[in-house]
Amino acid sequence: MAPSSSLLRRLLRGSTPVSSSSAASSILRATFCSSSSSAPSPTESPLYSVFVDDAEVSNVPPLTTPKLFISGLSRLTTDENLKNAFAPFGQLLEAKVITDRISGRSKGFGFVRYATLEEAENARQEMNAKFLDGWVIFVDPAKPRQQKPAPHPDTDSSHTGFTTNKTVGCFGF
DNA sequence: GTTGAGCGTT
Repeated sequence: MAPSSSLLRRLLRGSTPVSSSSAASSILRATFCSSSSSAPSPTESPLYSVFVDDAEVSNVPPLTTPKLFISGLSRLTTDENLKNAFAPFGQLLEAKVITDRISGRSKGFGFVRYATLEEAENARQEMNAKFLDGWVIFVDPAKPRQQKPAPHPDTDSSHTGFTTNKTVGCFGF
């Protein structure tokens, strides 16, 4: 539900937004102090090296969508600012800050869509927890606005409904 | 006339 960015967001909340960008960025960078001191010797069994550390889900492995959800935007930030901030990271197919049509002002978050996942990953790792317009922005994979129609077009309730239970009672014996 | 949770208009 809530990505790890939420924790940082809460911690960053209540602090003076823009005072010293240099000092704040240092603190943010210190958070990512990960030192993998595991040196797998060739003589050792690689079996144990496989399960190194499943520390957090907030890893940086692969993105699943070129669409990024930018949160933590300043209310002064607009589409152009967001585009300018994510432009040099790849070809932006879409960069828009969501604004309420009622109030007509930014909701504080936006979306950026890159051409490829690589650009999205790059921009994400490069722009995650960075300063934009005096506020720390968080970039995370955006959820599909329009859910996929039917990858599983099961018009059930019409078939016999025989659920073939593949649960073989063979657990090693 | 700003201080903060969250996923957008076509």
